[in-house]
Amino acid sequence: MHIDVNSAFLSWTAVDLLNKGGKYDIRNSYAVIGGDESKRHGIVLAKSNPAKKVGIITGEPLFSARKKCPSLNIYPPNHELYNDMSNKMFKLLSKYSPDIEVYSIDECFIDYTKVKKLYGNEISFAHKIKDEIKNTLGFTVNVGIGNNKLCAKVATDFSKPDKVHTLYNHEIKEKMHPLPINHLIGIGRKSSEKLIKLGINTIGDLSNCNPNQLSKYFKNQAIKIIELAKGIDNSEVISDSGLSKGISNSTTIAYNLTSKKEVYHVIESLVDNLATSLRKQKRYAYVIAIILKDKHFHSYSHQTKLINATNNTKEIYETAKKLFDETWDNEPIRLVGVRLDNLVNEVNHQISLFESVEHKELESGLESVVDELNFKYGSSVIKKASLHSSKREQK
DNA sequence: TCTGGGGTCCTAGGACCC
DNA sequence: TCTGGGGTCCTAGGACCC
Repeated sequence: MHIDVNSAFLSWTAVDLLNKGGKYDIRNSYAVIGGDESKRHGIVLAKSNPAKKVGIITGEPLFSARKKCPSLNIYPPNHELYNDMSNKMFKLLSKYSPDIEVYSIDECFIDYTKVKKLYGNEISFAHKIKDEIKNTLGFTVNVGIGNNKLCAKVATDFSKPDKVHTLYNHEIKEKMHPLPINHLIGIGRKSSEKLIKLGINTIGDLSNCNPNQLSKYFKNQAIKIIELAKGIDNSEVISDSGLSKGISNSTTIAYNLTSKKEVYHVIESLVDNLATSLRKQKRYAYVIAIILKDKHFHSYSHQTKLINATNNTKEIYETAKKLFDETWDNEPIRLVGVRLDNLVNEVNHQISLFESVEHKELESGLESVVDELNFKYGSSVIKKASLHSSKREQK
């Protein structure tokens, strides 16, 4: 069973506005959730059904969405609210099954086979939880049911909102094969274009392909995507998938950066966030990467693997700065990102000949005290002087 | 005032080892 | 009278998902 919130960010904002005494429901008007254009964050993050009907799509610039609908209402995102709504939904669902795989902020899978004895027929159960979410939390979801995760997820998208759909194995031919190729999970823009050029337009077309022929164009992926088209998927529902393999923090800056000093300031603040969250999870990173996007929208990255994993702000910052110096080609920069990868739960510190252990321990001790104070008294009682002054300069 | 941010997985090519 | 084969690890880039 796959559960997916209809237009999540927009629905959640709609509920919030109504709770605060708002008079009308933005789900029924030409509305989108969109970033701040003056900060160059101006894209559509979620759209209402009426907005969808005039051709507005997620990810497109607000500029172009407004051309399609001049009276469009744009609401800012509120990620704190979204996390809260998301948690409430997953908490509600956990009442029924501990085996929930959280797939994203607004989606999850439930292995219903494991609880079917308790709750009976899956279709009536799907209606029950769908309605319970609507009645207690105020937003609607779609529920898809299938013999595996792939089919359940494809079923969720059949028609929206507030619907339950099935895609059992015996329904694949009739319900899934006529769909255009890009409705298949795993076939994105690039692969659709390639397949359509080859005359493969529907999921059914792909399911009939000869893997040997297709491997000329898709290498090892050919077998995999033909299986998807046949509705074959053996992946398990994994509850508490828990810890991520890497974490990243990136930002598009309101204006292009042209000096090292400006970029260093951004890197410092990105690293500060990342290292704090790594320490909160008591984890350490082996790989540090810097990601840049220039004014032509060209992205590039540079990474390094450390001898010893770390969650020390200063060490990560110095490394990220060095990576930046090594890779920057002097083109004005639009986006700066830092990524920490190969995360581990503990470190076996290998002491190099030249470093002082005492100094390291002192430093990480200081950082945990700062983390604790920030946690106790609000997120930024204690900040680096450099971060503080950079904010003032901007004002 | 055109184009976000956070993830996962795969591939190609190079370095290195035996 | 020139240059194998198999394997691992690492990096950069890209496709895809939300």
